[in-house]
Amino acid sequence: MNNIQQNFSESKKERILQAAEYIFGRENYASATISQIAKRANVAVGTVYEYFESKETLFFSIASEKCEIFDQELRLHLAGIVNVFEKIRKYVWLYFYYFQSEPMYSELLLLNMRVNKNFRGSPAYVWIQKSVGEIITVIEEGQREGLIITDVDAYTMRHMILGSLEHITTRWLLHGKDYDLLEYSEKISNLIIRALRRD
Amino acid sequence: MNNIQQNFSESKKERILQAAEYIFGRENYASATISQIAKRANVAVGTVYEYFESKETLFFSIASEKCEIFDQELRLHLAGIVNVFEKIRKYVWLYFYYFQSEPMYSELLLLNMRVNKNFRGSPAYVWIQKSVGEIITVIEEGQREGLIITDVDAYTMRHMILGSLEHITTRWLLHGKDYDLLEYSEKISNLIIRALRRD
Amino acid sequence: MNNIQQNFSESKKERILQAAEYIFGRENYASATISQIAKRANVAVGTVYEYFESKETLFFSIASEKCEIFDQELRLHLAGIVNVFEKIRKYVWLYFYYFQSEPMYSELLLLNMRVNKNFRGSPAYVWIQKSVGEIITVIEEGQREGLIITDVDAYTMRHMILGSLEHITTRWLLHGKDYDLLEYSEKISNLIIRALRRD
Amino acid sequence: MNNIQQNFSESKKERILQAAEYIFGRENYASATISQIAKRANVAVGTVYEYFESKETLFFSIASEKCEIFDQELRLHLAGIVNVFEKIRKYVWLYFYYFQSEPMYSELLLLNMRVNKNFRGSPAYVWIQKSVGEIITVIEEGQREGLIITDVDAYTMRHMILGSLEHITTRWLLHGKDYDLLEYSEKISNLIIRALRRD
DNA sequence: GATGAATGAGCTTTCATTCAT
DNA sequence: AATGAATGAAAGCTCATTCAT
Repeated sequence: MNNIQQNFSESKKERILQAAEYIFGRENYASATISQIAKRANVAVGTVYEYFESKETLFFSIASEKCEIFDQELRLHLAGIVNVFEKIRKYVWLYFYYFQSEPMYSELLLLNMRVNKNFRGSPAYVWIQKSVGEIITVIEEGQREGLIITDVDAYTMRHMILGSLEHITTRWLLHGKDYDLLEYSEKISNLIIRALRRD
Repeated sequence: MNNIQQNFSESKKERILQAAEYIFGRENYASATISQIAKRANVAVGTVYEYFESKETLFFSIASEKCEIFDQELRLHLAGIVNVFEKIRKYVWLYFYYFQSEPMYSELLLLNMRVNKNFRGSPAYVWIQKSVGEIITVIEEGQREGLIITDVDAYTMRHMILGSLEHITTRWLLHGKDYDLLEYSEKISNLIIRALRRD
Repeated sequence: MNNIQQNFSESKKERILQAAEYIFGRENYASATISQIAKRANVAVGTVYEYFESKETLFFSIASEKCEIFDQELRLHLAGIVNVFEKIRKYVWLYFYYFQSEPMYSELLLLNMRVNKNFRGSPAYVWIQKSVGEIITVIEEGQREGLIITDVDAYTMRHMILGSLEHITTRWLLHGKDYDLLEYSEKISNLIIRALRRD
Repeated sequence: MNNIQQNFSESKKERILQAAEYIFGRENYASATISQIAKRANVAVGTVYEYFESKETLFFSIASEKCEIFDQELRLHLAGIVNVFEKIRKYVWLYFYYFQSEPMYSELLLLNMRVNKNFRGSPAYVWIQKSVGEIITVIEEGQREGLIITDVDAYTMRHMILGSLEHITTRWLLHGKDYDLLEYSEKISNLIIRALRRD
């Protein structure tokens, strides 16, 4: 019975998180309201505060889950690929694929969360750092193998890669998500690889 | 006497703009208040509304001026350079240089304005499009000269360039602006050029 | 327990309505403030908005209740009276009696509400139309019975009747309500009946 | 030259009054603004305050002029008529005619001014009392001649007459002035005369 | 007399958060 | 644990009025 209650509670927490993802994505941090979220989650306003300390805590909690999933999927998708450039292609593809399949979350993360000065220091940030860190690993591997140039450091390379992906995805969001994000996957991978590959 | 008054008024408008740049940069669109801005500009709340229709108008007005200046400087800096890659290097350098010298404005533009859904359609956006359009011109010139590859379109290239610059600058902002942004200029230019150059 | 809460809430709503009646009557729509009303009702400003959508909604809500009561009382008072002219006398008497016993509401309705261009279309207006419509019924009845002249239409007659009552009541309000409104009841009824009666 | 200046000033005052009549009639006391009036009068905001102490003073000044005109016209129109009932018919007709030909002023007087608690005590009120007093004179004359009943006092009769006229005109205003007010002139006169005439 | 930029008190409305039940 | 009525601080914006020119 304790278990059942636990599950009950967890599903309520889950419902709140999902409602929050939807509402924060549709509106933005400032214009979204707790009562909108509570209504969508079919709980009372006060209940939201049983599970989350404040509006901001709730806001940052959303990303945590999604980032963890992304990180896990990333590992699975990269697993078994040997060639660094194939790994990079895969990374790019998964980034676009994931954001396109979670448009509300994309909106939330790229337009609202990243910009919030308190975001760093939130638990979600740790997960993001993990998946982002993965690229460094891949790049340094490529450098050790002699496939990737070494006169530019891996961190600058990562900035270029992430910057490109973010920019394209943000643009897609602001243009109303009315085209296929994956169209960019191959083209931008080609450019990135050209930039990194040792001649 | 008319002139003096004119100047007086202009300086008041100017003071409001500068106060707004500071406050909007420090806070964000939602949490900044008109009365904070008015206080900093040493004017009454109502005076802000003498010069700007609304909070949003004021918000977007700031960028307009800065973007115009950037666009003008860009033209001057590119003038006389013949080689496309040198032009790209210059663009990158100016981008970092300008944002580093206008940290409040950077904060405002990259963290707050770009993300605002009404930004597109504001007068500032037109200027941004102009300076951003300049890159396309440069790239296509390089493609016509046979120096830049043609199997990826100029627009995707632009996304990569701007994305890289934005990402690095945003990171710099979020890290408290405690290092020299220009350090990235050469490294990121090298990467970009490697990506675009025809072998 | 649910019931008690319900009652509690209703009494709070009631308190707000009464406070609003008082304040709107004393001031006028524009100069009355929500915070005055809240203070008088012993609730927080926000609480007013829990029960009423807006200042205007609250404003019009007051009349609705009162008009419904008047309409109901009117029916009761007219019931059982056979002679049309007695009915008209009763109508006149009730009008003065009701407004005199609800001076704040009179002030509100005759000086503020009637004049508001959005009043037509508010729920209160429907009730007013109902009680006002009652006169037409009475007059037409009298015409059918051959007691009331037919060379002037019932609507013009109604205008005369209501106009007289409104004018006298309005004057009473503006003169500080310092005399007995009912003194006019018989005199004005006599005049009205003289005007309508077939010789 | 003093004269010219005087005329200049007077015409400016006149322009402000006319603009005020228009604006106060279109909006209402609360929503009309001094700057709207100033703009329409082609003067600066401050100039309005050169001629009128405050918004309210200006508001009440409008009626004064119009009421004086009405009073003068009333005298002219009644002059030469011998029969009291013809005088009453003339009064009714002029009332409707005047208000229909000055719709802005009607709006102002009946919907806004009459309702303002400070109106009594304004100079306009004195003029209104004068023209309104004229009816009393007519009625008492009729009573002395034995044409009008004496068992109801002249003041109550006046209330009936003015109430009818006001009610019909107010209704006309609130219905968008989309029918001919003068249609009521004969019908309502007939009713009034039936009410007053000694058999 | 004439101007109109500047003022700032004051308004309605919103909403995160609390807490008695 | 769950509720949702109540709170009240705080925001954007307006506009009658003033006053230096």
